[in-house]
Amino acid sequence: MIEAQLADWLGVGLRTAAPDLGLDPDALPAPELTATRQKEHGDFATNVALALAGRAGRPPREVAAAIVAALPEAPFVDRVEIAGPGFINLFTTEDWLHDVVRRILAEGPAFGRGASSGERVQVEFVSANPTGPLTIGHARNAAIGDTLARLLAFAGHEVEREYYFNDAGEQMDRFGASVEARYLQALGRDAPVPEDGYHGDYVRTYAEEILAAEGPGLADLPPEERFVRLRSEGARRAMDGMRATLARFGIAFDTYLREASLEDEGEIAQAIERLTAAGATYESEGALWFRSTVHGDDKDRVLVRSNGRHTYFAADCAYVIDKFGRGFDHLLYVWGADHHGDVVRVMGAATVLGYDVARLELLLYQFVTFLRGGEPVKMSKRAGTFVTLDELIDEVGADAARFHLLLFSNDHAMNFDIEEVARASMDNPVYYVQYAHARIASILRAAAEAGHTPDAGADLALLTHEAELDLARALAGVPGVIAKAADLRAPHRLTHAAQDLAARCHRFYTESRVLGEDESLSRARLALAAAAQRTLAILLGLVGVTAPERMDRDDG
RNA sequence: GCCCCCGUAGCUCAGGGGAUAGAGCACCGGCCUCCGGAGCCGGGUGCGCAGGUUCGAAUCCUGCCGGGGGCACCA
Repeated sequence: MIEAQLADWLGVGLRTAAPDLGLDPDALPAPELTATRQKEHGDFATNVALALAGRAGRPPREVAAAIVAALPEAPFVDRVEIAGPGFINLFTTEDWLHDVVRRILAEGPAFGRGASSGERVQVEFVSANPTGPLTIGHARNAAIGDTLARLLAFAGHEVEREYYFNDAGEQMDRFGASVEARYLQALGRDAPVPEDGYHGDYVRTYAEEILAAEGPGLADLPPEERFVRLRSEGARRAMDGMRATLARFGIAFDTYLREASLEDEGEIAQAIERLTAAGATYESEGALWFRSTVHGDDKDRVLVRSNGRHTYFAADCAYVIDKFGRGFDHLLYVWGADHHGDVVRVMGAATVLGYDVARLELLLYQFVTFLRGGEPVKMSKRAGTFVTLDELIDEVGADAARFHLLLFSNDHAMNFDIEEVARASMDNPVYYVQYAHARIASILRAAAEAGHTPDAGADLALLTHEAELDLARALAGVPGVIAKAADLRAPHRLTHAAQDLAARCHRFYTESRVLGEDESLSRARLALAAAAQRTLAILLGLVGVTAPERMDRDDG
């Protein structure tokens, strides 16, 4: 990228000037380059002189002057100015923008993609228990997790998406008992759903499906066997349903890990042993505790309850071992803010277990309040009053839902008004972005009919209109934006960048007619238009939103 | 009480140490002989308060105020 080239170039000047400035040439920072906000400040600026003035014991502008005087000739740089308190401003020629357009046409979907890092990264997300359909309560997790996975893969990592589900705890028992009751009811027997069970209609549906598939025979199994069997048949159906919903949401997991398998493999017992061997546990009140207070927790946490069952936390510990045991270099968990209290103890356990906690990343996001016409949507999964993710997709569409969910920083609690997002109108940013893509697609179709295809050999120097240069500059900035979004785990930067780019596309469309009488100019603009369209498609792809060739136009 | 997140324009939010803090919505006014008007252009005295660090703070630190969430031998 141009910034890196210019930074290297400035580095040369800096090293050359260093001795005169009394600076050690081997202990210099790499100059940081930023795109400027104001035109008078050139295209890029660096603050190295300001940063080094203190060390050099000279006024920043003097330091800047020394660096500038030592700069070699450079391509792309038209003029260098020292400005303000000591910024070095670079005015570039447009050749590099032409290079960017050509590169996009050549690289297509790979534009901005990072070189392979060889790092194996696991992103674990959603991980809802299989006690029923996914609800809108899982939507933000799904959108963030999947887009982070896409971002990390784009950045060059080898990414695996994992879904962890707890199929062994007490919630599952309540669910199992509910399925069992509904199954027996379907056979005409009197079997009430437990008070603390799951009362949603979907449990009845699972029971009916089980009855249809397995027949009535399960009812007469020994009680314990019957319960276990119906619990697992129910869980399987819930899991299948979740998988189908996730597919509609554009998400496919590579692996599904059952908590029960950790237990079966003895990994939970092993984890407890390892923690105990490290002296990090003790017994009290009939339970086994982990000394999480050592790691900053406000109290110690139970691993094995006095009834002999392990806690979810114990399974978490085993899960950490399991994940690292599979050779991942980096583990990313996507957790709702309600889990923030768990972070300290899981990190603490990982430390005790001897893992590098820098490779263990527990990413939190704040909650979503779902509204309908301004009124909060109240939900209870156990009572069966909730909005499923499927219903959300039916009502607003997967594209609008994902885009909206990724509009805000992870750290920001957000609202999601279902009615508002469902409106396919001008105040819905996802359509604004998709429309920009479709509009360019329309130009490309018209051009193709006339026998023209986007061509990197066009004379791009003919792109002189401000709307064209502005668009090209935005395209050039996209790889940096994507890299930053990946680094900061900030998927919302993608939706913002997409909106920004779309705005420039629309302006370009309005102010700079692509198909015209001047053939050379048309070719140049067509190349730019195609480059913009492909870049938009990359951003939309990372967000998991489709990039349409056309849009229905009757409901705006 | 302890922990986490947030407080920026009328509203919803960007902005991860730099120069004159941005976008969408809403509101007002303009733009269609032409590639899709779900569009474009113009209209803006806002960083909760108080200290601190820094050449420079919306950004980092401390305290306070206000809002949201979490503090199980549930998951």
